[in-house]
Amino acid sequence: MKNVAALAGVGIKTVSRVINGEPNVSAVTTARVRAAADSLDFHPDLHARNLRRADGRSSTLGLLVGSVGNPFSGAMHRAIEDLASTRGVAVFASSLDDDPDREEVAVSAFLRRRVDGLILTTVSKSQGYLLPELRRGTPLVFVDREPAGVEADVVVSDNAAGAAAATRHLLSFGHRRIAFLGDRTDIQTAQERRRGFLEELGRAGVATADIPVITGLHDEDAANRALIALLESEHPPTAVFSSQNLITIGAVRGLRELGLHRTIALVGFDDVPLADLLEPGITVVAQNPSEIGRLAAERIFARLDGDRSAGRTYVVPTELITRGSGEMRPK
Amino acid sequence: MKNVAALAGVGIKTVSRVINGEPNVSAVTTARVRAAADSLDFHPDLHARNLRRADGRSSTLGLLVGSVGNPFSGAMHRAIEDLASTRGVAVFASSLDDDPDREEVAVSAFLRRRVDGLILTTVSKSQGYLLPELRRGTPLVFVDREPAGVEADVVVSDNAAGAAAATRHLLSFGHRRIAFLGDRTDIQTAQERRRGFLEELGRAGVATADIPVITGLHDEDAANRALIALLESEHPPTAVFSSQNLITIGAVRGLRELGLHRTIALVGFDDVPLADLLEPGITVVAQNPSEIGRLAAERIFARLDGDRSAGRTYVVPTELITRGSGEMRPK
DNA sequence: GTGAAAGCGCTAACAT
DNA sequence: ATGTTAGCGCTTTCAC
Repeated sequence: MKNVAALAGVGIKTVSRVINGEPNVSAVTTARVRAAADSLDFHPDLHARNLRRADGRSSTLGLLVGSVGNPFSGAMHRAIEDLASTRGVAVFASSLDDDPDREEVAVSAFLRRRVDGLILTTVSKSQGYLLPELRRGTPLVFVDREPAGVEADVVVSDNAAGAAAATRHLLSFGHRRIAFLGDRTDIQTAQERRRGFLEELGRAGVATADIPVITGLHDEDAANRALIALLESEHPPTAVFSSQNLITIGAVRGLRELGLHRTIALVGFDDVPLADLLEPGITVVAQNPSEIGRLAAERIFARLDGDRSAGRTYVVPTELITRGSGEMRPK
Repeated sequence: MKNVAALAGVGIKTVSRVINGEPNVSAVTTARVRAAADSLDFHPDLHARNLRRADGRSSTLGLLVGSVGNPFSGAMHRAIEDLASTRGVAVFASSLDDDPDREEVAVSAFLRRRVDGLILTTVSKSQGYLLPELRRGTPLVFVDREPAGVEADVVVSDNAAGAAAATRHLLSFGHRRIAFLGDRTDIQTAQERRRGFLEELGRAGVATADIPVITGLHDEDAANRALIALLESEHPPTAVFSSQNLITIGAVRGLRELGLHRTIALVGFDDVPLADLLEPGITVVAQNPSEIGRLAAERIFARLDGDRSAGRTYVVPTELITRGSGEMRPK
């Protein structure tokens, strides 16, 4: 900027005014400064600006997700970026792989970069470590998983209700022995889905005592093996509710391997790519990651714009999409 | 930092030393400073540090992709993050949607934030606008698409060779009338794939004059309609090479709609999720987005570490994965 | 309409 | 082993 000022033959403050579109600069000076800036290929340093500025905003957001490589995170990320970019805000993203240590490291990395807000899929047991930052006024939105011990905005899918809807769907086709394939129980959304499943069975008057509820499945392979073991057991289920993406895919593979994909009903939680092209198509309770991302970003910006209301939980509805696998009656 | 110094009863430089792990601070002082920093929940400001530091590194990378929501970009992004995080470097990502205007805006946004390097899937006609920045020493790596008019590192898939392999595969099953379904011809990778396809036909002595080569398809729907029109024409092809992800999916839908998915052979470029669970499974030439991302990040860091060698093009091999759809003979 | 000086949070270079 | 001063690139404040 000093160089631009020198080249244009004006004071440094005048360059600042032109770059920031402030008033009180004559048209000729503006043109001279513009020309000088262009010829030097000048890009103003946003960090230096941020250092001195009254509001201290870095025009930067931090996003913490399971993995930037997974489609759910990607869709959320995209929705956040779309809103952020209209405000000239850039988005940092970091993958946690369900590792609480990585969460703390990543949060700290973002705070050192003075992000204006943080959107996170938390994986820690407790989020108390974020309290000082919250008090400092950094907007914080939890997505996909609810925090413990922190009052903040939260955006989640309707996990229990979605799971209940899936269960009701299977019940309506006459199934009574429905297996539940679940993720690790320390994951909060996994608990909610299990709760929704069991409560719906309760409402329907199905004794849950001999219902196979398997948890702790965290990848395709584990789900695949668990389902196969179940189907080869004494009392195999007539239907399966797979409560997560990868579990659903593992379950589909399991059913294929045993040639039971047209016999055993399956409903999954969370949509799966190309699910409609399989035979049968996979019936799922779809989440809406774009809407979750959009809402989260909206909350961040509302807070930055001065909203001081108490933290709220926003529940994004899920949608049952029937494609065939969930509409088979018990043999 | 001033506050920490005051609380610990030491000079500000001593705090700086402790925070940065510099030597020549006594154990007791270190402990006092640490305690003060913790109690104030102090996070050093990386931007302020960057402003003064000799190397002027922001520990930040900019990534420009088609969309952070698509799986190819996601996998690349993840690989880049994995390497970057080992160096404490955070990654900004931005989606371009094949819009050159967005490219310039996004690049400028990242330069203003003084990223240490830029990894980009360029969509502009010419990348000359990046020359000043290159000369300034900012490492630049082009991924997935080769630039024009800029000498820099480039990491791409083996587009022509992959397309040739797919074509050879179909030829080996006796197909002679193979349709080509291609993306917009202004996209460089699309051109390469078409070239590989046609050259392989040439090598096999197949007259390309009456081979249906359709380009300008950019989404599922367009591909779907184009293929259906082709199959209902006078001389339908016996096999199809779909040269991109979405085109492949559109083509599969088209074949299904006409009930020809077990009759017309299909090989796609770029892998498709769950392709192995379809019936028949979709044979593809798979790219390796993780490896592309890893290599790109590696090049950036090599440059930052002082590598001054001339820009090179790195070609990441593709892999033919046979799953059924490509192994059908002509009726 | 314009510019000079001070200061944002930190580190480099030099004291002590 | 520790502290002081200047200055990174910008904005704020205030003077012209």
